[in-house]
Amino acid sequence: MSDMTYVQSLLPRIRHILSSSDLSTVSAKAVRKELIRQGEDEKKIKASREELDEQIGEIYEQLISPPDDTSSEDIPLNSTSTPTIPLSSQPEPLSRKIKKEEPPSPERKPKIEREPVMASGSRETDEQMAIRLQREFDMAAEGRARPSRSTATPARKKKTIKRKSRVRVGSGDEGEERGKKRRNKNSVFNKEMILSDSLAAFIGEPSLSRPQTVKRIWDYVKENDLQDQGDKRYILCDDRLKSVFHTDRLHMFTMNKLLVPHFRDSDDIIYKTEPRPPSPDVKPKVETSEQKPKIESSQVDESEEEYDSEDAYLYS
DNA sequence: ACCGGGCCCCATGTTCTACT
DNA sequence: AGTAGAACATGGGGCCCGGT
Repeated sequence: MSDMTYVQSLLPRIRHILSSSDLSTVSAKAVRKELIRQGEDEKKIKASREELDEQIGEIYEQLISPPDDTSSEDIPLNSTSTPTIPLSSQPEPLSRKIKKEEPPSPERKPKIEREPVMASGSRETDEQMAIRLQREFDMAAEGRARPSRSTATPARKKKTIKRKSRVRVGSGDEGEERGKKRRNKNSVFNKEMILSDSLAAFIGEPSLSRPQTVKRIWDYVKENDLQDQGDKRYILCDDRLKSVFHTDRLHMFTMNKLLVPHFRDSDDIIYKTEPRPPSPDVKPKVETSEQKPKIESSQVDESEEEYDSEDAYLYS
């Protein structure tokens, strides 16, 4: 009982911590740590961990699920001072950690990049913060009508699901919501990389993000009609492309691979090339699953040949 | 009981093909 | 007709399991 009292006394601070944290990434553990950091007795915290986690979870859920869902209408992203968070939503991690039995949502939630937990910089009042966050959570919750997080399988996603990244599934708020958050996703993928001389010359810019580079290349391919008519997944390299890829023909899947040596992290001094050795561990799943099976019997020989030479280049 | 390590998944961007 | 999955890069976060 005394624990209850102790935990209860921490509720305001827990709420405050959660409010000032990124709910998409915060965890019960993080909250506990923060409490300790703020001077709470570590032993007491640990002693009442279970209760504490439970309370954290409750507050957390309160924050992410606004009382009235009538506002699920549609909040114009560009209106008001809506935060830059993607509607990602499903601030799930916390609840997961807190209640192990309670399975995660069927989908893994994207990580949202926001200000770091415990941003001690500009301080809003609790109230302001609560309002602001409430708005965010509102939006976040909007797209995810998750029935119940208490059902479902605790098991993490199976491998078989593989990547479901793009999922356009335009049918349903989920798909839409996903699309939005995807766009907002600003991860290392969009990080601008310094291009090698040859690639920079080809693109016309010294640095570009990986996806953008690929896009530019495809633009060029289309403009110049460089796709193999027999199999449009292949790109026929003209002189300019050859100067970059050093091959006459390449599969679109391998384009990224071939681009790797051309990308350099701004922090790095050396190109990240390191042509990867044909590691024996590497499972040939790619080749078997994708390239070969779908090839028409009449093309088999030729295609295999092409791929062979391609791989030869890759691993040379 | 708690902590830490390791594994797995997902994010973007592209196009095409196979399947439903 | 529409959708999912195929490769590929990197980094971070979540979860599970084992060790202390």
